[in-house]
Amino acid sequence: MASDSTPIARRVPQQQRAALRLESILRAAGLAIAERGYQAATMTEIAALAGTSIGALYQYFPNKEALAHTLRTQYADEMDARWSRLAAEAGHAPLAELVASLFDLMLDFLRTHPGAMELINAPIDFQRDQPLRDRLLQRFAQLFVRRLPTLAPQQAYLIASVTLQIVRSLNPLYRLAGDDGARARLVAEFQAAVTAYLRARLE
Amino acid sequence: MASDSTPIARRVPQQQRAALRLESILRAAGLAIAERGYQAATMTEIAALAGTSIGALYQYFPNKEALAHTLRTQYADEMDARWSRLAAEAGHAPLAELVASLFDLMLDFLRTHPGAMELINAPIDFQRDQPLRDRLLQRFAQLFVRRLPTLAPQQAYLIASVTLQIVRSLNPLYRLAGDDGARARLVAEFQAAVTAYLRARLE
DNA sequence: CCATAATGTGAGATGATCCTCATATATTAT
DNA sequence: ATAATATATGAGGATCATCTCACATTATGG
Repeated sequence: MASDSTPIARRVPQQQRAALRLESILRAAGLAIAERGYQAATMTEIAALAGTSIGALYQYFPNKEALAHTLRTQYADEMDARWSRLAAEAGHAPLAELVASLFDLMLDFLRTHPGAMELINAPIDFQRDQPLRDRLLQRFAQLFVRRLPTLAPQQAYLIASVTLQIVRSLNPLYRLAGDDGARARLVAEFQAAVTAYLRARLE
Repeated sequence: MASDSTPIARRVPQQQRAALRLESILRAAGLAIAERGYQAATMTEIAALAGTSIGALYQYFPNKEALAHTLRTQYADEMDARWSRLAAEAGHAPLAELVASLFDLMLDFLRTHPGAMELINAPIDFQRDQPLRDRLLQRFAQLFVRRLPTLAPQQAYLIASVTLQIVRSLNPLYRLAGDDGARARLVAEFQAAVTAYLRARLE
């Protein structure tokens, strides 16, 4: 289920080189945003990273915000696909295992999509992207209901919000942690926290 | 224990009107940053909010970053004072009660210091402010050790990091929540999560 | 009351960023 | 080969933000 893309793109690629350019622009934007944040990342910088000219960016996006929005949508779609897979595979696994896969998924996603965290927090387009957030939350909520059928849908949604928020909040600390050992301990501790919470709610 | 203020201030107020101006500048900066974020808040805007001229800002701060740093330090000092009080009063209360006071403290602090959350996340001065963060974490860690003396200091510090991060992560959701009822439910759910985690670790 | 110090002002210098557009190049169709 | 279409370029216009500085105003001490 991909998000319907409102016509924010200026020119739709017809040739392969254009498609490639578009891809590299989005990839470069992800890198730039990861490195310096949405606001500080400049269009000139993104163009340079993509190995192209500023003009090219504006062939495909009317402005910086539209570029960010497209990237966000793309990330959300891929995140949703991954989560969907995880729900199918580990949905009925023991709680601790489910929580571990969840953290694995997030950490791997952020490794391969460096700008995702910054983008989520970027002060743009908030209303418009609400459905993207909701989609993920609903998936979580459904999973919880499947595990504990007596759970009211609203309650499940609330638990999903809190769970996801805690999982996300690992990230800033993860980045600060010095060596890999410290990171591993941090992740384990967050997993313990989420597991304790969900045990209290679902068991 | 106030943080030693490195000489970032340009002019040190000698007269009362200057002290008042300085205060109103800091207050205005807090408001502007709360409203639009650190990067988007402009010096001109802050001056207008403070009812003064741009020049005045630069009498007291060499640049925008120094202004933000001073504000940050001020917030950290006050947060530390409040937490210190809480540790003395509720340090040995039942866990659920301690957690509740902790959330109360944070929510009240952010109500009275609207820019605090944005400032913490602002991409400035990271190294320099590390001691401020550590001070709070150490207080937490000490409290945990007092409750469970067998706890290793490093472990206590880790638990403190995770606890504080979860408490902080309530905030973005809290702001989004529509009515007061939703907010109350959200807070209760976060409290339940932290309580479950700490119960697993401290009891 | 006057001299000196402290404080306040805001037009504008400087520089950065977003975005446009006329022009150039590459690809495809005839 | 040539025309028509798609794509790429980057200098420069428009705007906006930070920060300076020469000058104006207010307070204080003798």
